[in-house]
Amino acid sequence: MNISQVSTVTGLPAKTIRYYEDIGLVQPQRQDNGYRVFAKTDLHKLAFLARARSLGFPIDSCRSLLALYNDQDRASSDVKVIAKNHLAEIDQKIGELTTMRETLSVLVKACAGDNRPDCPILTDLAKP
Amino acid sequence: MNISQVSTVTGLPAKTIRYYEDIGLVQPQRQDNGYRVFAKTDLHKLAFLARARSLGFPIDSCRSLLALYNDQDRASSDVKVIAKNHLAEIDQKIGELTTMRETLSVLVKACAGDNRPDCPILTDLAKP
DNA sequence: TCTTGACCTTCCAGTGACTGGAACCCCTAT
DNA sequence: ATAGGGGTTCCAGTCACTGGAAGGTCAAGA
Repeated sequence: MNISQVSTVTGLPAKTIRYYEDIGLVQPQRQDNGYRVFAKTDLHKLAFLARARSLGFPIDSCRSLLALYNDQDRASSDVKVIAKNHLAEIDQKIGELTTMRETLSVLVKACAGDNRPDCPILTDLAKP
Repeated sequence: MNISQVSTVTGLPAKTIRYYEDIGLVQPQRQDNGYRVFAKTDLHKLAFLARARSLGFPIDSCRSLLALYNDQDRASSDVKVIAKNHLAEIDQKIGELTTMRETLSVLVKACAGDNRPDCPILTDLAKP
């Protein structure tokens, strides 16, 4: 399978697939003309990566997860640790964003949004 | 005031302050020896930037907000537009993260986390 | 006077995960 | 022969810093 077909199947842009090869996540074979050929295992890996990335796992965690997936002797605890850490980071980010959101929505509500210069948003940002 | 003092006062790392000068957000004077000297207005700007950044505004928005702050003839609607757009992006991010969080927490709960290889997290990631 | 150490300066490279673009090769159909 | 739609590599840019190297400046102490 050529890269554009793989792109269609996995939903990953061709550029991203090449990048994943660059950083060693997949190792597709090559035809005589230099074109990449993707086997079923490559497709599986890429689909796995696409799903893991869509859950927000950083590339390095994806790499570890892929290794664990391919390791029949893995312990599920190793997987769980990675997922729990990621979950904690997501929670942290949600927390930060929620705090921002609260402050910001108060300010936006308080702002008249007309053509006068008075603005509680700016007042807040400039407050000492 | 020297950069390290400004850093202490504003909470911004000296590196960041230099970077802000680089990209034209502040223009501190220089002493004969080349050291930066920060006036009160610079301090205000930096404090403003620190606050705006802590609310997650991207640098470009901070630049616009700063310009509006210094413009006596501004319309508060211009400020509000920026803030509303940013709020929308925050909401979007929170939404994405919340979706991830839900999926992930279900998977984490379902994983035994022992030394057996069976793992619903991997099963999910690998599902076709 | 010399040295030490804490400042300050600039400049370059790296971060994460791609993305855009240029320049060029390959294959098929007209 | 050529046009188009694939493919390839490589370089640069994104965002907002951050780390580190190499070197200048200044005040205090021996």
